[in-house]
Amino acid sequence: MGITIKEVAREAGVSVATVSRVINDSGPVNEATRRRVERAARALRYVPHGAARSLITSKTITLGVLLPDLFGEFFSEVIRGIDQRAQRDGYHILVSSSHRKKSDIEAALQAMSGRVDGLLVMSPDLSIDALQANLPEALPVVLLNCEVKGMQYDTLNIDNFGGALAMSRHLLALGHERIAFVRGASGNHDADERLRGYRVATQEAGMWEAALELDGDFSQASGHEAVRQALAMSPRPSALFAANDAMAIGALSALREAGVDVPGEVAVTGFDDIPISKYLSPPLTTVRVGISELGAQATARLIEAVEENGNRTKRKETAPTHLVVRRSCGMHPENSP
Amino acid sequence: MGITIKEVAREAGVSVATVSRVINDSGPVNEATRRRVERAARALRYVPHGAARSLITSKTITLGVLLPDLFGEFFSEVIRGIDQRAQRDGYHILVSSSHRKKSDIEAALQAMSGRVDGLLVMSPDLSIDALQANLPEALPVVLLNCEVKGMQYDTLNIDNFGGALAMSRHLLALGHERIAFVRGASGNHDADERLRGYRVATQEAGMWEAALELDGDFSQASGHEAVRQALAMSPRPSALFAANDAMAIGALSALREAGVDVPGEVAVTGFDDIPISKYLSPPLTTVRVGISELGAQATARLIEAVEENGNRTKRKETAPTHLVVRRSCGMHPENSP
DNA sequence: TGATAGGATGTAAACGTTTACAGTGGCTTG
DNA sequence: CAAGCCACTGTAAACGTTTACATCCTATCA
Repeated sequence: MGITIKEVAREAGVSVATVSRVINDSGPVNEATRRRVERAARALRYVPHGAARSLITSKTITLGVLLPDLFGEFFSEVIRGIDQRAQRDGYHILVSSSHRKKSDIEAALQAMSGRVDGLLVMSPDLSIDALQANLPEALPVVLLNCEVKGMQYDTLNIDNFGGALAMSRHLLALGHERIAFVRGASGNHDADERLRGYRVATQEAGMWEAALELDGDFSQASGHEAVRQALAMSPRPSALFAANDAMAIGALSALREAGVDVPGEVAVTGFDDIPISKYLSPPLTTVRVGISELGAQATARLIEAVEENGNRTKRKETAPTHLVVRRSCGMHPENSP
Repeated sequence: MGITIKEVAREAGVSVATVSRVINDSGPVNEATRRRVERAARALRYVPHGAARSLITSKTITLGVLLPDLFGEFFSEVIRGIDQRAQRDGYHILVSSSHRKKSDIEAALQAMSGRVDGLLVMSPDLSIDALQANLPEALPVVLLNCEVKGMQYDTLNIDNFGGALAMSRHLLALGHERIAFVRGASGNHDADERLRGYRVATQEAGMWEAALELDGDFSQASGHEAVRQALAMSPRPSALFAANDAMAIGALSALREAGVDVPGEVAVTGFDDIPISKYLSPPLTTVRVGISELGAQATARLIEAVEENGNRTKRKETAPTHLVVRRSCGMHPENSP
């Protein structure tokens, strides 16, 4: 349908090889000829046919991104980071989101196969067995925020454990003795690690108690519900650490409905530091995760893997998190470390 | 690098044509042969080479999605809608986001050209002149939430005007006489239309006043700032309508800091109905926009345009919005229409 | 029995590039 | 002046598919 290199060649009075050399700036070409070709290409609005190019070079300059069924800001941020980094190096991104079931993932994998030079997989819910089976083994892969088994894949994780540990210790340092924890979605890697951080810190201090762990699934609604349970306990917990900000927001709303003062009667903290956290009342103490940086870093790794096709050694990396202290924990931010 | 159709053919003891017929289920093939081919393909883990396919069929089964520099939930939601709809029909999506400048768009357009069967463009900030110049004129395009000029493109817009009109009238009906409005980002189509709805409603009621329009840019921070100005006015407005929820959240936080009761002293409303709105305190009265449905609908239109390649007549459509009444406007939700 | 139809399969051209290789011609060098 | 080099350009093969066309075979029908 479109203009082909042949027509440009004819228009410019040269061979297709020369046009190709001009377009890709490969091989020597006389200055006058180059200008003639460029003019012809522009006049005809020539755009190289991507598929034909890919066929011969066996490069697609496209990165596949496989995402779970992600809601809210997290999704946007991670994509932003990925896309910006990819654009910088001239890569496109082919995204496929909303995968819950194993069969979904397999289908998506199949479909992407052959259309991408590398794959970025984020799937905190699923194990990666499904990958093994459905992937051309030559395809570079970077795992983002997945549970890792061996050293067969490059992986990048958030320091969920460290962040939860720091937050729990922070609350303990403030003198809280009964700290309730609202768990994230079950089977989710992030959720598990955050829980682990909470447990280690509270057990260390001798303050752990099974009843203080409440169910949640990362949704605002589940945070709301968890508060109902927490308020029914006696003695009532003096602090509530939600495994993400969305649940902390739900908790805050439930506490207000119940007429419980935050942080006066109960301290509340979250995890993620989504942009609104700062504007809640009281502003939420939480753990900051550089989400878009995470995406960008993973992408950088993937591009690296794609370009130096040699057998790089796989690496596991962890992106740092840090505590951001606002009012909801009861501490005056100015006193924050 | 991978397994080709030839190797499958050899393995199965047939010609490549037969393998192709089996893979695509085109043309007749004996049942026994079919099974032999399928077995061979599975054994070799054969995956057709996408580029080669595209080259010959001149279809990429990929849709390009061009997005502005979008933050927050809006982005996620629209992508979710697009991706789910695209997956349903077997299309991939190639996304390119974070475009502010005209040159960015042009570059992205060039890059996508030839790699997609159709293009979904969302760019409320920019005019579409840039499109005209850089697009293969044969490429189907659907404009999402863009300012429209003629009838040369299919377009899909949110009923920003209607929503803002309804919200303004709602506040007027509650007896508010001084309703401040926090504008969205300047030059943004959505922002303009929402402002227009506010103006028409207030002027209709004889309550419009230039000073009641406050600057904003859709960010929480700008909502926060707008409140400072609103509180300095005298008489003070009794209601504040922010052009989106993020600004309403910023406003809520500033009002609380200033010790102003919502909705007792000032009613606050937003626009978008992002998921957290329900969990704010007080829960936010806002205008609901089916964001992911919007994305899905636009995608459906694009696929339609791609598949029946004939010269369809372009359509302009508007997605409805509706008022969702919660506590922040002072009206008890149960009384809502 | 011979003609005919049509199911099953194979052959080879085409899609639009890139690139190895083979020329050209002009210039330098011995 | 021959030889060699270099900058420039063209020719044609290759990439992995799909598909029009040709071929073969078997079954049906007059």
